[in-house]
Amino acid sequence: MSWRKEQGRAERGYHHGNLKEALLQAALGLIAEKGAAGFTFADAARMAGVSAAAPYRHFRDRDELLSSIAQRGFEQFESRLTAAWDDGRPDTVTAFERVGRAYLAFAREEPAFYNAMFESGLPVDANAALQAASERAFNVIRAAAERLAALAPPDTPRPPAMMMALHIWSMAHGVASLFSRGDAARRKLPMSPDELLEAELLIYLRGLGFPTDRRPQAKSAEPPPVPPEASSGSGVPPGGAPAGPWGKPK
Amino acid sequence: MSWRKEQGRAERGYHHGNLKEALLQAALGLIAEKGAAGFTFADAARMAGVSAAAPYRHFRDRDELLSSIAQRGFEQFESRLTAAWDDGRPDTVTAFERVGRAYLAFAREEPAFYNAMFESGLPVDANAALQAASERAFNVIRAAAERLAALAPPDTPRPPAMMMALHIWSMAHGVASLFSRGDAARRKLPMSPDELLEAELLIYLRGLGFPTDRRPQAKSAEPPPVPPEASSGSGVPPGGAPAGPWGKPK
DNA sequence: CAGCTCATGTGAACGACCTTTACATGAGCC
DNA sequence: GGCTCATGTAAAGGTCGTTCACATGAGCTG
Repeated sequence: MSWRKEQGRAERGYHHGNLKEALLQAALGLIAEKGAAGFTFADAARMAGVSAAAPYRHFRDRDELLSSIAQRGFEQFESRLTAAWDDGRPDTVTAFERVGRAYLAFAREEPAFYNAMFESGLPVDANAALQAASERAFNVIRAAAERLAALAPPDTPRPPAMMMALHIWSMAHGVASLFSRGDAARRKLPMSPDELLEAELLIYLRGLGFPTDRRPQAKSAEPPPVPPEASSGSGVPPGGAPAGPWGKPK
Repeated sequence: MSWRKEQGRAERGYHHGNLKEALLQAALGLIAEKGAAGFTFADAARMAGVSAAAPYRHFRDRDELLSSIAQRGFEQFESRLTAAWDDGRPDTVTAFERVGRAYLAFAREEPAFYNAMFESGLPVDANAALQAASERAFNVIRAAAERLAALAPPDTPRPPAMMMALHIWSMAHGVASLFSRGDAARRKLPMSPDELLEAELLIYLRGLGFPTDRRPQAKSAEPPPVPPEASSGSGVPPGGAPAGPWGKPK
């Protein structure tokens, strides 16, 4: 944190110097504790050591602060998804699952952001910048789905990538929202949310005809046209009866 | 609505006669309009024509009203899912998809209930009765999954029914929450939420080895052990390359 | 029917919050 | 030094949630 001046403790003149950022941080902490609903503008001001009216110099109202946080959240979300995707290395399916886990990890590790982004009830189109950030994040999933779709068994009608992306998103959000966060995490499960999502994804991908036995290839750069992954043929998991993505303890 | 006495309009003595129910109805309407977050205890009282303190005679606090609504919601939810499942008629897969659509329909047609149940942020275990109602509703999905699991291709390891149920739940909730309700419905999609979920479910089921071409049987009562559905063999969609559950315009 | 009792509703009050308005301060610039 | 404007403050109005003392009247008891 680089404050403009030394900002040790109580010594701080009439002007704060970094209120906007301080408010965002304070709000983030509060939301993480008590949820977007419980977070209060006045509390954030108090935590930043200013009067209750001060925040209005930086945000039109409470909602604007919230949507700023949501926007920032989508940006971080995008970058984490992008990192997880790693341009499809080492192979598309593996990378795809990594994206799924990254989704859950984000929901778990950044509850405040996730809350602001998806559970605060603020309209998706509240803010153009917010909507754009949200779309950029989704586009990571979408681009990954695009690559995956291109690998679909060739003698099969290609699944629309957009649809796949929406499916993946809904699975990840469903698991995160129902089982992986805050109060919802208290639902007792026979398996962890990560395992649950991983199995769900694998079954789904198998339903599309993708081989999901992992590591079908070693290190090839996977050229766009008809990469090795898709070469297993009939759109059917190899080996007749597939071994389920469940059961066999990892 | 059956009031105890004629309750035409302004004529109403010191005692309301049906406040508890009136408050629940008012809250339901308010939540449908403005979300659980926006709903206010005072508003409900006003709408029922009583003072702001009156509700406290019937609900410990605002949260208790909310959880009453959520509980009632789970009960209606359960009954709608049960009706949709219709004990697996005419065939398990068809009935299963009908449950999925019923899930979405409930989310769409009863936004207030759905909001209170899943998006109000009230802890799942706030109330024992609430938790029980929630579990009863989930058990409908679970029981259906149980039946479905029993139909899994015999030469395949059976998927755990519990896991399937959780998967289905997460898909349905994910789609409902992201695309099918309130503000979220404003996200533009290439297809309707219902179609999206239906395709997702079909792909998932196919991933488990279920034949998803529909109407594999006509009217048989489908005896528990190894019903006709499961007889198609190898856990692979018949016909080599499967026709996708997308595309072909319905 | 008189009278009692207790569930149910009222009004006033408290503290917290959101938000606006008029005013104060001081940082940066001429 | 003096101006100006962004940034902060204090005060005030409106709404909420919640509590408390008090009012009302429905239904029982005799």
